[in-house]
Amino acid sequence: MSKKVTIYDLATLLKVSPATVSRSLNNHPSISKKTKKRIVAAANEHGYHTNKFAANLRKQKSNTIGVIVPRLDSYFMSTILAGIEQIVSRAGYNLIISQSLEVENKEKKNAETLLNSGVDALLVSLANETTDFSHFDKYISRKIPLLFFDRVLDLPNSPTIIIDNRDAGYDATSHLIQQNCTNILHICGNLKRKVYKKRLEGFKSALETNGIAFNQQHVLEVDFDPKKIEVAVTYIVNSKIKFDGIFVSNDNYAANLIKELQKHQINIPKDIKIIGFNNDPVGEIISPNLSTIEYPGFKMGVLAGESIIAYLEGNINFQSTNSIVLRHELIARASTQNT
Amino acid sequence: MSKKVTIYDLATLLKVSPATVSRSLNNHPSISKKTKKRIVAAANEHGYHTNKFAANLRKQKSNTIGVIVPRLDSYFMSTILAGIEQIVSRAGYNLIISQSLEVENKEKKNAETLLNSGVDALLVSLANETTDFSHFDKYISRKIPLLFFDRVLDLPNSPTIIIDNRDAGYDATSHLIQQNCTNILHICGNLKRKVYKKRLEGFKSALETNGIAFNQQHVLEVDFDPKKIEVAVTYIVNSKIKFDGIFVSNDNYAANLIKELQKHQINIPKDIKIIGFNNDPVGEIISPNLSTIEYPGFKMGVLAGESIIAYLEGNINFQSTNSIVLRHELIARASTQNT
DNA sequence: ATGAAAGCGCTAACAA
DNA sequence: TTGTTAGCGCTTTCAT
Repeated sequence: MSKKVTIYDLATLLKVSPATVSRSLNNHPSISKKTKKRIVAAANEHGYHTNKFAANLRKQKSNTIGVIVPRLDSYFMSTILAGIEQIVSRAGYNLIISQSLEVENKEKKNAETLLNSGVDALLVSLANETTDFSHFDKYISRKIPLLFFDRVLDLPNSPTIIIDNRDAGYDATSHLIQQNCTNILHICGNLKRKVYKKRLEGFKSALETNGIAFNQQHVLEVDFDPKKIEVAVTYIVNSKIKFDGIFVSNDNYAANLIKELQKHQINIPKDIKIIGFNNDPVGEIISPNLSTIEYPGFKMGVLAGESIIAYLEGNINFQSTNSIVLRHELIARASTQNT
Repeated sequence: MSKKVTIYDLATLLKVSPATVSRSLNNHPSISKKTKKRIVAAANEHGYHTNKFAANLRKQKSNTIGVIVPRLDSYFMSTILAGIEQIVSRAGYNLIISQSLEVENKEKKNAETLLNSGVDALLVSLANETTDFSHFDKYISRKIPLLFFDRVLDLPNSPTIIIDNRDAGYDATSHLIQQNCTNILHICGNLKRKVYKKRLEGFKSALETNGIAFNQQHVLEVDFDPKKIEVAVTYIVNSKIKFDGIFVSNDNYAANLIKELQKHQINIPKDIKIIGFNNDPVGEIISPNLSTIEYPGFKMGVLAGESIIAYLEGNINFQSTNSIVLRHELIARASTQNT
């Protein structure tokens, strides 16, 4: 890249020193308005662009923030990313985005690549698979700030942005119970991840509060791939328990489940009431409309962006703000309505 | 960043020259296996990481590819991005992703930022708003390859990856006509973009082929924001024409439209048949299932990634491959079924 | 308010 | 096969 025009060219041209050019371009206080104006004008005129490599090499920082997410192609994730992107780009940072595809090794490789790319900070939502976290060690030892969102890891000095998943799981389950469900199934994601584990805890706790017995048959762990919806359908249809309520930890999967159950002549919500999670737009498309827990993805992204920028600009430190918990909200729609 | 450990440290340590270290680390052929192994081992042991700024500054290339998309949070876009990311990361490139939010100025700013970041190539899907394209001039003059996908711009030496939108529009419309629709409305996106313009052409052409008169009342231009679905509903309900078929250039909008029309006691497909565009998963969630045109987003992303990598690695040149047209496909579902 | 000069860490031409 | 050396373009300390 870079078809020339350096500060030296400008310097020669205007008969000043490269230092003056550099200072002018960076709005250094100790430069006269006049020369500054002259130089900036010339820079524009000649299509000067600062060479970030040189600047970064010199300054030892990149103005770039790395992001690792499990996958790009989910509504929830892309909403978060949209939030992050909006904030950091406004602050003059670039985003390097990579996806782990839920695979631990890919996550490790991405972390390494981003480290080499000299990111100033790393934002992560963990892959389901990941059980070893040593790929973050180098970030810590080099004091590159880490921030986790949604699928988080508790690390000293690495803030997390989450919702209270236990509470949300409790709310979702309680709602089903209030709607007179007594045989409730919880379909959850990979329990290696705290999001799902916490929601399961909330699920159990709500059952307990209401004096409903729990056993392993009330939980089904899946990977939320809609293509494998049959796993859930088979489980439900063949179970000895006649489920009358299902709490699915993912709206999209829940919507697909409703579709499939309907094909099996099961009426939603009459036979089985279903509540999802995330408030994906699909919930308002499906018939019946899906009850869910609102999970503010965009806001989470904005917050993640704001936190990391604030840190990088030295406005906050991460010792104090260690965890931001966003408010969730139950949204009751037709899929859990009493008939 | 970068808590030290440079090739000089390694060089001193192993009593070789920095050049030897560099060559070893880059797998240069003219280095003995033995020293190479020694050096690589030491590098690992001491947690060496190449400083990309220095390398890039020296090599004048960044191993980074920039992407500008209208928005991150649509199923179609995130699918494309997932495809691009998969390919380029496999080839050792980073992706810098930014969104224009459909705003021309934001697109210009992004293009500039990415240029400054020294991207080796730029992949773009245009904002609806954009009418002036001068922000790409510098890329052209600096010979940084540009590639457009989906919402494309015809520029010499900048390949485009698209589907045959005219043909697809023709197919969608013909399908409605075959299903006995005669008063057909086309809801299209911003006609500044060729995607929508071509589909409209296809629409008109299909009408003409079938001897159906066309006038401006048969077209409604919207921005496909589901929150503004009322615009379309009002238009349809109040129109003097009693529409019996609608071709919507966006599945998500179509799904929302179906929902709203149903609230107005309009039966889909009995009263009005509807076909969408893109084959978004929402089409299989909505009742009735939405007929659509399959638009292979992931494949488009993969192809975009492959093309740009092939170019950067010198395996192809862009004079010859100027446009890749992907195959689209009509998917007939319940929303256009005869009753 | 401005200039001179050193050097960030790496690669590659040239030499040995 | 390995070493020497000269920058890549920028920022910044120290001088002026």
